[in-house]
Amino acid sequence: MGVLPNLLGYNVRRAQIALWRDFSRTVGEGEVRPALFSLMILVEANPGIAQIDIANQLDIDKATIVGLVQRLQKRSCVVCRQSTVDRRRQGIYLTDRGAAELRQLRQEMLEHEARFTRLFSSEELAQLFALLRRIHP
Amino acid sequence: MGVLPNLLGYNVRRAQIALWRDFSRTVGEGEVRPALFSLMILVEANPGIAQIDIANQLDIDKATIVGLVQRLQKRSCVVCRQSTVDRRRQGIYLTDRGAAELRQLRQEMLEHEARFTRLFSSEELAQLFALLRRIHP
DNA sequence: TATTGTTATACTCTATAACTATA
DNA sequence: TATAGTTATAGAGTATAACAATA
Repeated sequence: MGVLPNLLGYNVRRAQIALWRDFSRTVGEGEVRPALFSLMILVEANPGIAQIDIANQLDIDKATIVGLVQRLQKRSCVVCRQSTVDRRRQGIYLTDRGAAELRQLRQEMLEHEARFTRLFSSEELAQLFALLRRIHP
Repeated sequence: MGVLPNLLGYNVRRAQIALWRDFSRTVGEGEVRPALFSLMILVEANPGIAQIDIANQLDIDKATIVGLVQRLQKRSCVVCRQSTVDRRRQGIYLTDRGAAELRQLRQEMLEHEARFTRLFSSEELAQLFALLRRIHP
């Protein structure tokens, strides 16, 4: 088949597609994908976080965040409240419904994770994490 | 920042985005991305390969291949010739121009790869490959 | 009946550029 | 001037469903 299997980028991409597929088919009834899930996790852990902070933490452009937040607003999972100290900022908060949904999502996500992490010993997993983090410092 | 950095899926996704960005900015003047590149590599290594075989090797749906092949046809990088033994099949071949373009692309891709592989010792790299392959068997 | 290629359609995620309101 | 959010637009890559031609 050639050189492809010996390329780092190819192997990471294939792994990512495999994970994405399993996630899509098992988490959130196919309506929530990794990016949206990450955003919910972030909002839960940082109530009132602003879009710009999300963009920086996830290392993606702030314009990309807008659409994700709007999708969560439409699902009534988050609300935005303008900051009183800096009116440019809008704090994002999980709603009760969002929190409930996230509980379910987290459960499904953990089962999804487990289907892959159980392929590794804990030493191997720690090693894999360390190596991947060197790629996205 | 919470639980995200301890998730396998999150780390693979972040690594993939980092690799994708570097690839986009350094290979093929931003006009060729990993999927198209993979397809060219596959066609070069298997002259006359059919779309269905590409789909199987890359583990993506055959409908997805159509658009990629058409883009390469428009760039005059590949040609399709109907098989004489099974007229449903269309063998895909790299043109001279495609081969020349691929030589340039491969050089840029190797430099791109090197920017990441040099973050690891050869043992670490072998380990990383082995671990990633367990995720996409 | 099954397979190959195709079309149509839709979705996620990302990006850039330019704008508004605010600081 | 700089920052936060937004809008508009674009593009890659994936998927499903249905179809024609061929086997």
